[in-house]
Amino acid sequence: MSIAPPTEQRVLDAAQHLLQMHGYHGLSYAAVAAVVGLRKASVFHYFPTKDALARAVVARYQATVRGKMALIDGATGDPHEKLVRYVALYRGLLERREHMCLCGLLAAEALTLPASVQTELRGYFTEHEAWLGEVLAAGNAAAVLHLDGPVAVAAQLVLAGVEGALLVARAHDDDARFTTITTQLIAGVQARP
Amino acid sequence: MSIAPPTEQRVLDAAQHLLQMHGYHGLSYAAVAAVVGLRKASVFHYFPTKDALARAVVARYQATVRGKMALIDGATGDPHEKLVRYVALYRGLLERREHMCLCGLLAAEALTLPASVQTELRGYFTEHEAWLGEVLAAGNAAAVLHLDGPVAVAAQLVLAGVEGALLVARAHDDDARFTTITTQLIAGVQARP
DNA sequence: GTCTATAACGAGATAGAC
DNA sequence: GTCTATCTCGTTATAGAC
Repeated sequence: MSIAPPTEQRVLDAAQHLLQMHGYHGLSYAAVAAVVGLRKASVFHYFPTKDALARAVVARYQATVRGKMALIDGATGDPHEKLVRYVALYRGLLERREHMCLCGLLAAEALTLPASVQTELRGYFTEHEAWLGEVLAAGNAAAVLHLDGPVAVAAQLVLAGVEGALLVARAHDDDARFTTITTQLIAGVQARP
Repeated sequence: MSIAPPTEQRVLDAAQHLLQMHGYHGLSYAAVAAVVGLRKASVFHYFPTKDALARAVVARYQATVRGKMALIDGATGDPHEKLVRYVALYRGLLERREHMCLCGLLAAEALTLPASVQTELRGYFTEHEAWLGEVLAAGNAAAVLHLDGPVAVAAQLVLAGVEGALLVARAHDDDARFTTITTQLIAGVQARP
């Protein structure tokens, strides 16, 4: 089932990994070319500007994560279980040594990112807050979860907690911290007996 | 304790602001020199390498915040009030248009930062987790706050929540989001009647 | 302390051969 | 599609005059 990905996909793979390690300002055509095994000019053939390259990486990343959230929706109807699996999605990043959510890293640089990348980025956060909002609302209605305030605010807090946990885990270079923090985060919205 | 020359402080001011906007990779001697009103070579006279410049900025930032936390400790003994004032510290960043915690931004880039800057950075997070841990423990003991798990974990969650809130607020370019999220975050550790 | 000048290198981007 | 070669600019950093 696994076929060798076309060159464009390998370029995106390399660019994504470099973005997750170095950020937008640390990404370079030379580094991408070296990883893929091409010359700089060949990378320009696929993505004529750095903006376009970064935008394509973010768009593909968002689509991939969107697909995984759809899988979660299909796999379980339990809101609490959905939250657990959502967090596991990000823990997968750590296990694959990617060490950070691409969009979390780019958010830190947001103010100096090309406008097109900023827009792409904002879409990611908006979409995730919406999905989390639906999950939390369903959990609250079914009394599986317990929210202290508005659904939208709780959703924003969960997203901020997950991205913040990735951030401090990276600062300490300690993956376990992410699991510790997010476990507590989910416990905070669980229904209390 | 020595008094640093005013020019050196102005260099640090410029470098800090640029770091908070662009991150480490986006900081340049040319930009610092332009802001301070010097030539590049003069900036090198104060900080001969970029590592040293960044390290000095982080060290001064940490010392400043440490001083503000000491003021909080002196101003009130109420743990809940301390948390509110701690969050207000970061909201001050937004109000001064600095838009992000210096160390939160650098944490995103942590894996590709010079080792000396990484060490400085780790100290910041460790110190803040310790301070938050003491506040939360005191609040729990006095029944002003309510923790669901270990104090250390709760402290890590609060720090991750605050830094994450700054991150998503920056992604949306919406300062109000920070206040919304952190208000909910503090409500989560408040004692329930 | 601040300056001019410059070295040495890497960045994004382009032209055109094959 | 991939290459070599090149352009222009910005980067960190150094040497030495004033």
